[in-house]
Amino acid sequence: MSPTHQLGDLQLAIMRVLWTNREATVAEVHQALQPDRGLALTTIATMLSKMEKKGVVSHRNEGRQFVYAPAVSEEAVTRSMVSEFTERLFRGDPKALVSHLLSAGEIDADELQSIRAMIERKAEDLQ
Amino acid sequence: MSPTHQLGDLQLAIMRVLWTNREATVAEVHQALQPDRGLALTTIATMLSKMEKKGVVSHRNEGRQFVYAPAVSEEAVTRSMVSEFTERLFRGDPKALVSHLLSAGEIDADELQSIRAMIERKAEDLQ
DNA sequence: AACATCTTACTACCTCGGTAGTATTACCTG
DNA sequence: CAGGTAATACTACCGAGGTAGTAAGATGTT
Repeated sequence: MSPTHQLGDLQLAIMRVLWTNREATVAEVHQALQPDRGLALTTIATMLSKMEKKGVVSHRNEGRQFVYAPAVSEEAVTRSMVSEFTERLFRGDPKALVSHLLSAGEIDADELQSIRAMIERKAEDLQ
Repeated sequence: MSPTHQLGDLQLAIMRVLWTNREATVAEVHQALQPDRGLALTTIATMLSKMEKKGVVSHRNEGRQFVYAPAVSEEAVTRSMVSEFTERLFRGDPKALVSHLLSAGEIDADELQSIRAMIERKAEDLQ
């Protein structure tokens, strides 16, 4: 059903600007990303155009400018990318992913407590 | 420190053969992957050669054949890829990843119980 | 009207993963 | 030794992400 949305690093950064602002011109996206990445304006424009061809953003015209908006939700992209990743690395078993996180020193004691609380809450929800 | 090992899909499949067999010739890797992917022998050979240039496998000569062996452990690759992915999608916060898994319907009740048990065990270990 | 400026369109290039054909070398068999 | 076979080496090509220069069009300013 839902097509798979695998986005690259720059594409994700652009989407985050659009998700935050609901919509933005090329110049606005460019400015938002300027501090982190010193990219040319045309780079952003090219990328947005490629992304539109892929169907992850759309644009409307406002005078001479394009105003871009997300065509897919952050939830959908995250879900799609996590599930693709879990498939790739853990044969689709999310338990294996969590297990890795626990045993790979990625998580400290505080984080563990916080995750534990999330789990307990979720377990009650399912009850 | 530890270089980042981002592997593609075919590269992972090849590594899994090497991790399982400890070492393998091109023909052996080819045969192991034949059922799933109908790839040419030269494709495997080319990929192995590219992977050697990247430093993730090494080879020794046995007569006219190359016997390839992993140069990085599965643990190292998994850790590297998970941490890169967590960085990309969750600003490096593994809690956010777990939280997504819990709320995205990726995990059913049984899996939740199993994860819960893992967490409890880990919490005791840290105690 | 002439010119500067802003915007998008087009084109180009690099890297990496993936895929494979063809060339070459070495080895084995008759 | 001739010829086939098995192995790697070399070359090529595709698509996608990323990066950006230059062309072309519209708009606004003097």
